[in-house]
Amino acid sequence: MPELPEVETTRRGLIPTLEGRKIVKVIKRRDKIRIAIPSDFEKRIEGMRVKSLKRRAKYIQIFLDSGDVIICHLGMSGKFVIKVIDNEPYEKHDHVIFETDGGELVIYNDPRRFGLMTICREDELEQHRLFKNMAVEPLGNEFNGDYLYEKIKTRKSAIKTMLLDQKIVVGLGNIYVCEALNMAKISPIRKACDVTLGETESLVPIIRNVLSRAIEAGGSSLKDFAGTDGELGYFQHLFVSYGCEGEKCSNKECGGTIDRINQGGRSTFYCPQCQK
DNA sequence: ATGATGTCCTGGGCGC
DNA sequence: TGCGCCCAGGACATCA
Repeated sequence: MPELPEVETTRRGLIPTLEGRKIVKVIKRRDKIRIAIPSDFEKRIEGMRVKSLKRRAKYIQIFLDSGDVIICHLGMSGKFVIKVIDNEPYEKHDHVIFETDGGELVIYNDPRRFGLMTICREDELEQHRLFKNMAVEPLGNEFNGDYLYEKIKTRKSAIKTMLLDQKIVVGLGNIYVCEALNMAKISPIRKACDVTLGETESLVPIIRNVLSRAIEAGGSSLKDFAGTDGELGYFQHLFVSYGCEGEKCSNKECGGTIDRINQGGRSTFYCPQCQK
């Protein structure tokens, strides 16, 4: 569920606690989440200072002054919880804990364990297997109507499936793809090669817009979060199609009803009336 | 290369 | 009340 906006919100929420801080202790409560956490993970982090936090696709990258980068992915149920140090027992799915010299704990909690936590050298980051084949950022300048059209014009898969492909564009997941296609009035089951240049040119700004507005909403949720015992990773956000089966399509003068179908084992929500 | 399908994992919701 | 079943889905593996 955490897609680009949730990951970006999480990154921003972690900055006040981590940036400029020294990580004094790392506790690994299991050896693997989705993949193994390196055996030297704790040793490489303890005593190091956090230079900055960046995001690439749905990954958070924590840059250390040692030249290492911690790489985190929230999977679908991962979140960070910030707590002051106390003697409370850890929660059931607290997998990795970072203690800072500011007296705070940054806890990675992930019930379904689809997330990922690893570390690599900063100068090897771009060539890391997780990042080297990754497509452009949806909010970056390279992502435009021409680019998307060129990427999909020969592809026979459904446009929805293509937008979920991180080699086409990164950061999108099931929710925001449904939202963007509904607003663009493009059917999720259309073959990607049948989508016209004109349509990709209108779709791209819609994708940017839906992501930007979600990041903004996440920013608002961070204000409420500050100083509380809250969790980073999710925030309340209203969707116009996702999860809205049976409800009226929100496109002006449409009058259709949101339907739910299955594509590749995933739910798709769309309006058969206006999404053609 | 592409596309279709299976896999990982747990909690929550449902039917009986 | 409790049991079994199915679903949620990001990214990757594996197959044709």
